[in-house]
Amino acid sequence: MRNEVTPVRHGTMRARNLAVVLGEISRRQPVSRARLADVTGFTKTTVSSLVAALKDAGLIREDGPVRDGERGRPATAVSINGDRVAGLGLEVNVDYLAACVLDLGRRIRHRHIVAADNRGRAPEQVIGALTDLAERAIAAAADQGLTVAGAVVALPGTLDRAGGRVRTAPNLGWRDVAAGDLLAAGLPPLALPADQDNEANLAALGELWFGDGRELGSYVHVSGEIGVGAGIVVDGRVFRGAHGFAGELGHVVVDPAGPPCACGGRGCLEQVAGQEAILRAAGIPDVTGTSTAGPDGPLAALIALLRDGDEAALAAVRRAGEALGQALSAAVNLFDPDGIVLGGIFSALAPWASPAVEEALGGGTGVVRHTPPRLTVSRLGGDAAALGAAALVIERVMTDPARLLTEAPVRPRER
Amino acid sequence: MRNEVTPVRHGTMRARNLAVVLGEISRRQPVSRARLADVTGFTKTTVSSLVAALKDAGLIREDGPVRDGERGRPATAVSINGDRVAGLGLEVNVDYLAACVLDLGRRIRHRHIVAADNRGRAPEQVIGALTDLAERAIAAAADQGLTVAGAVVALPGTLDRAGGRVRTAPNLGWRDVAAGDLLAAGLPPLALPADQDNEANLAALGELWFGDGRELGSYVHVSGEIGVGAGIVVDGRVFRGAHGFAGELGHVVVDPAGPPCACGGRGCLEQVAGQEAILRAAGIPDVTGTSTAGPDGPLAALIALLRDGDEAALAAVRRAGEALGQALSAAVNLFDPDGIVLGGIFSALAPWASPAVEEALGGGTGVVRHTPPRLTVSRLGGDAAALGAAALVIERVMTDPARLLTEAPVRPRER
DNA sequence: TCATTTCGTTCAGGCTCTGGACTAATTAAA
DNA sequence: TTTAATTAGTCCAGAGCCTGAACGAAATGA
Repeated sequence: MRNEVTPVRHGTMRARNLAVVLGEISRRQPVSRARLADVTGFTKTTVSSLVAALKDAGLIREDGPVRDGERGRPATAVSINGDRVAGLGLEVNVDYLAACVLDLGRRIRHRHIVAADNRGRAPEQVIGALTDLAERAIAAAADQGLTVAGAVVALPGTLDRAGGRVRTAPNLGWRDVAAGDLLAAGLPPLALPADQDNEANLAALGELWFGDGRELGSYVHVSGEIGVGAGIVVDGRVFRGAHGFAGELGHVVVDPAGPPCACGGRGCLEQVAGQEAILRAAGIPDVTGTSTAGPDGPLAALIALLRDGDEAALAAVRRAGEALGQALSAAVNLFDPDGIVLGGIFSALAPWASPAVEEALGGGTGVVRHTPPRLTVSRLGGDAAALGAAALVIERVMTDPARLLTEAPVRPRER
Repeated sequence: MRNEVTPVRHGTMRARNLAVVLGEISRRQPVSRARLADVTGFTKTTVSSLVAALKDAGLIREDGPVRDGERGRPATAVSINGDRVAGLGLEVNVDYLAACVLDLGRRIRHRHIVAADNRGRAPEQVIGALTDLAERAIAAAADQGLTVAGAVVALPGTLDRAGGRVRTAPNLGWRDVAAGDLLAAGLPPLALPADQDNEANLAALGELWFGDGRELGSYVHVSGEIGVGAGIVVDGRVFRGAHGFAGELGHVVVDPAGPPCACGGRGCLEQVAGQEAILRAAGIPDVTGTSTAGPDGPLAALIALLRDGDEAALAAVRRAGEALGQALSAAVNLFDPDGIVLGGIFSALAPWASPAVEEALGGGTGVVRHTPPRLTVSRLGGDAAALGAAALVIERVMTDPARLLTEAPVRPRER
């Protein structure tokens, strides 16, 4: 039982309260100090002091005085300053690299995707190319007067986040790679340490910030690419499970009598709804090695077939949708989300797949819910995970702004 | 996005730090103040002050001086005082009521189960009987010098925990019942407000405190009774999902072509592995209304058949195990737990069901894990949820001991 | 013009943690 | 036996941060 209850000192108190005020400013901007005092329960004195510290750090900006038609002295509103601090999101995927810069006001300031076949390339090489992308992004941010406070990399594999290592990324052919360190070595030092996270989790976070997730709060984001993964967001937070490997939707069993899977099971979802399985069932030749996402890739070919009404392709996608719906119904019963968001290849296949998904979901959604969860299709591009990665940086700044104003917070204890 | 970041004042700081010290005492008892200072990072001064407050509240006790053979002045150790504060756990189930008293040292001081057919009885009547049980438990606690700090009720249904109401408890025939209020009205005022929680969640918590959960940390606890539910514990905490309805294992689809279910789906786990489905498949006559748990109940009859090697019974239970294993493999892939604990009726059926469960689990456990999660069988009795309910009270005292020493903490703010 | 209202700052005060000094109690060495 | 060293716990001044009342500032309305 690891009941993480950490000591609180004055510094911790201050840090949390800075986050409280910054959060309320973000939620209600433009907002006066008086209103902040009202909303947080702090005294006006305290709010003024906290606001001053945030302003000194460049995180917020003081707008001119505003009158609401009320009487009394007009307030001077403060709001988030989007022109100083930014977060860098990076993504390594099988057939592309992506970078994006997000400012504190949640505006995307830079976005860059480069096609690259990363299958089997040496990790050092891939991270080297990513570092170039990152440097260009930092330069682009600097041109706009922005300082990049931190970076997060999205990786398609299972990670040891605490140790900062990629354990396995089967589709890249990686095994035990210290991706974070490699990246950090190539970048200028940032205020926050470089971090890494699973591509599925970050794509879900991207959806939370820039897609349908904003209205949902709790949802399961399906990020099917080569494998089928899911990012689970509960009440606005990414749910990672005990070891950070939650959401392995691809290996949920949808047919116990189905074909064996590399994972040791039988009839895993990935065997039916994974990209390769769909392509195979649709009769599209195996083209491992070519970029799947491009206009000449097999995915485009599949969509062309679907548009033409090709029977085999339609059946393959319908079958994938059924299986996906079945696996998702398990996720719905176990997590009780407000919605499901189809991302990855499924956003492109949605017109043909989602009726089957919807049908499977509409049925077995438990006695508890009156309505099945809302099924929506992601409108984010392929770099959803890069967006989410940048969002994670900004989220960190928002939840612990103190790290940007102190030099070295004391973090004692050794067990 | 509800990023619950609450203001911290001096009082909050103190309260959290009391919890920090109390937690470390619980983990390392008996332990000296000096060691506590070391472990928490507080100064000796602060530790002494916090320890004094906890001692005043009667939560900890000062043992005599201890020498470890080291040199220097011997320390005076402190440890949890199990003789002052206790938690009351209550449980309403279909065919019994239960109460139990747990002291702060996690010792069970009182345990009482009463058979009662609660199906269709008026909620007021049931809660009235439960109140009697609670009063007797409080008296038993008082006889041992214990003060009951709070009570939690386990209920078999879906709850609105914030509003303190039972939304539906299908097996009891309840709908929109303010069980907590009814109970609180009949009890003497307690330091902590009476609370309620789902039976599956609390049974899982009971397993965490008194069963195999102690070593696991993260696990899925199956609590099959009439329905099939699951309590999910992630890193020592009960995972409730966004609305508190997580873990509806019974309506995970295990056979899309299976029989329709009351929930609107088809082939839900409950249709195969629910108690009634198993009994029916085993050829045991429907005996709704009689107590299932008793020695004359249908469950005992089923077990007798299994012992005799009855083919139909064995097949029914094997089939239930397969289906349960399939549903659990979905849970394993989605939550990545360290283990699975079979509780409820499945703990009694485990000798016959668990091979099939194990087989289904051994296969589809994802690429991530090297080994399938450990499958264990609960050794707790039928009142696991009552134990968990009492544990929840103690957990609350441990995580916020300040509530037992202040009269009315100021909790401002109105949005 | 003046009372009223609301905003934000100032300043004294209180709560809680910090850190060094000090006393207490024991072991190891002289 | 005495003395030095070591460790435990308390005392007290001090610092960080929030509180609360008082106050000046800037508007509206009579």
